[in-house]
Amino acid sequence: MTDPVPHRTENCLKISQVLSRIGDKWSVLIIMSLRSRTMRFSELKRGIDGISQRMLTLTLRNLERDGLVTRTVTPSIPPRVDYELTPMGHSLAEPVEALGTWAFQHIDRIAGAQARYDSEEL
Amino acid sequence: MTDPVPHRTENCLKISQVLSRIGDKWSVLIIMSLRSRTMRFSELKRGIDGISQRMLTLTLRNLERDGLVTRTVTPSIPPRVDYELTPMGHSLAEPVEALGTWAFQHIDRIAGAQARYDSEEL
DNA sequence: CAGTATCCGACATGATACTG
DNA sequence: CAGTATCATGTCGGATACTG
Repeated sequence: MTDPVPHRTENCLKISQVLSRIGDKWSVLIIMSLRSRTMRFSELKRGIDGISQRMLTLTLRNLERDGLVTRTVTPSIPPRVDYELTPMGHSLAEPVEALGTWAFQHIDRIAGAQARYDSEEL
Repeated sequence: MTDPVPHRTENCLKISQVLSRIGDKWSVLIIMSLRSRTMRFSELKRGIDGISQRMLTLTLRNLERDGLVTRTVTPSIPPRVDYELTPMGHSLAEPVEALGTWAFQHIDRIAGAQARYDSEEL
């Protein structure tokens, strides 16, 4: 793998800021949902299990602020708002997906390790 | 990129659990620190800027519980405890690094987007 | 439909002090 | 050295009600 970025503290700090954003509970789910196509607010809400209206709004605003998502308002009645990944958002989706694939492949092993750990400690 | 894992809600939930762990403020820094070599508790503490003793302990415990890190105690005076990435920990480090590389490459663009967003809204 | 506003409790985290 | 214990605080996020 290419490793052009040494893990100096300075770099890691910046990186962890970005990871904090995408690492929060909902950002990744939203990004993954928008990967295939533009979606409306209500579609996202229905598609992402358990997200509250408040958190969907806040997370979308943050993603928009970061330039990862565009928000397009169509003034009609009822109003319509579409969210779409920017090119940068799409490029982020790739390494996120890689991480997701890893997570999926190792979930069982992790669960096993946790069970073992929990059983031998108390 | 291979995409063997469809982003079904079920999978995404599992994935987001893992992302929550590695997405927290310190786990990634620890994993990256341990990538090159085994380190003692105090070495990690010195190497990771701003981490408190408490959070280092807690995060290491979680990583150990997940099977990502091993903890080796050498009963001596003073005591010595070494932390090391497991093979699974090393395999996680790869996609994390990819994400880190992405973050590093896009940090400026993100900062710019934020500045623009903040200036036009108030 | 797509939000905003408010309240409130749970948890995460830092600071500090103490220990084998 | 490598923790543990306790306390204080601040943020996150859910529930609920209201609005253009």
